Amino acid sequence: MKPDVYAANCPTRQILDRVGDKWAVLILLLLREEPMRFNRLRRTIEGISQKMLSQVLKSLERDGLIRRHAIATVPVTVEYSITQLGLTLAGAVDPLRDWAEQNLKDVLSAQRRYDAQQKEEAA
Amino acid sequence: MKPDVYAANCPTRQILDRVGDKWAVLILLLLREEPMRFNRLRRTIEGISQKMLSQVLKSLERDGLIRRHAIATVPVTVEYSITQLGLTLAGAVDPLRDWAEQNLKDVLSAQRRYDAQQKEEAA
DNA sequence: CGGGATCCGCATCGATACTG
DNA sequence: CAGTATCGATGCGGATCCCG
Repeated sequence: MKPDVYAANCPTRQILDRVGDKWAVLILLLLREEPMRFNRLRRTIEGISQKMLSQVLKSLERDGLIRRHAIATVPVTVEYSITQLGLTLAGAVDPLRDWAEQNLKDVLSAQRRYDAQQKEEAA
Repeated sequence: MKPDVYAANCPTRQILDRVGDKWAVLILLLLREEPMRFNRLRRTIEGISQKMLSQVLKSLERDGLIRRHAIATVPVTVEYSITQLGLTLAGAVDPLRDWAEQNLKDVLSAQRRYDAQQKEEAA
């Protein structure tokens, strides 16, 4: 492993921050399925505020991961779609999603074991 | 893709939160290299407070991703190591790290383009 | 429809001091 | 050495209102 992976400003850290963003990856995976408009995204993703949505969309666009396409209708229509770069990032996230689905049960049972252990020691 | 990937409590979301944790993955990758003791980790990871370190270590242990081994010396010696489960998670993170190293340049240049565009439109 | 601007509470995190 | 406890700043994110 590259030594600077543990430094504060290594590439991995920056990307991990992106991926770690509560909504960014979710949006990326959604847009990989199909292009979508603002309010459709808003409705599809439970619990996101429009402030967060517009903020995350903007930063994803800034990173070149998604593209914003405004059509001058009245009222205005805006469609978001994933870029080639975004597509490759989404692909790199897939193993993580697979891992999650396969191993969540193990994680949860580990948590239960840990909590029971702690409780026992407290007594 | 599974439909519930966009719900608030899907497995992926939970794991993504873990991975998104600023320090958790870093620690995981470090412990994959070799087992380490508390202060060694603290020194190796720049900028982490001991509060955060102990907190993240505890939650990683709770999830069954790392193991804590205390040796009754004076003063006490504690060694942390990665588990089998943690090893597989670290493996799932690798594609992401590779992506980061390969594509960070593209992301940065996209950001510069975006910022220049914004500045121009403001004028 | 697709956002921007503002206000504000709450959780997160760092710094410091202390302990077995 | 390996943490825990407490305090205090700050900034993220939700709620609300408004606009082109």
